[in-house]
Amino acid sequence: MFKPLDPLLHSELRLAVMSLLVGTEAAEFPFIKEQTGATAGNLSVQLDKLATAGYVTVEKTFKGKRPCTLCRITPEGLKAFETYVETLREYLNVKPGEAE
Amino acid sequence: MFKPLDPLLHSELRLAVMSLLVGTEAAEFPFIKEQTGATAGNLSVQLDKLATAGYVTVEKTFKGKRPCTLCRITPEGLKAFETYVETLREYLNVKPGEAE
DNA sequence: ATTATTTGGTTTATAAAATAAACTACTTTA
DNA sequence: TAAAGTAGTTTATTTTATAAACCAAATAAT
Repeated sequence: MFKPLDPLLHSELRLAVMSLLVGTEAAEFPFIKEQTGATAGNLSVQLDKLATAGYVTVEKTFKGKRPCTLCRITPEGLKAFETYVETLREYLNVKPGEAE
Repeated sequence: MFKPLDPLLHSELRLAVMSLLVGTEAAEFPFIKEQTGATAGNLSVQLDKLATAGYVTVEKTFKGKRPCTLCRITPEGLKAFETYVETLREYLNVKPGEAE
């Protein structure tokens, strides 16, 4: 009845990050930090988890002389996000006769 | 941009429990256990958290000679669930022009 | 020019949460 | 009456999230 929810996505910060990336193609670390309100440390850790899972890519480039960390969602990440959303809908919609 | 998600509801098992209770008025412990696939220990702990938060009531009765634990969602629990769902939709729907 | 200060993070330590394993109490069945 | 099942709780372990401390380079101030 209740399919498991991808634990990698069922996390407030990681979900917010993915949500941002779904909408923006590529985003810089400080932008994500600002939009999510996360601390840099936490964001760094969670981005790492998403990257390890192959859900995002983290590209280290430079913007002039300053380092610039660019994050992008991958096709697998997008797929996982969509699956998560679909699974979640089943949790939120258990009542019979309440199809969307 | 990203409102905080009620941490009490942002948990796979607690969300499944609430989801069940939204639909069924009252449910017995073993029924919830079976439907969610949770272990009794985990379910006991999570039900306790929901009860402490006032999201559910846990009534200990008897069914013949056997103990029977009845769980119900409270009005506050229902409210919290609805708020959670609404907040979550904002996470899943960040892309502009993708209103429901 | 050398000393803050800011930017852009990572690493490590701590706190909280989820989960499972072990246990209790009582009942029914063999 | 002994074994097995039901209905859970308590406790211990693992995982996760979060924050605090740290590092390196660039810029701004004196």
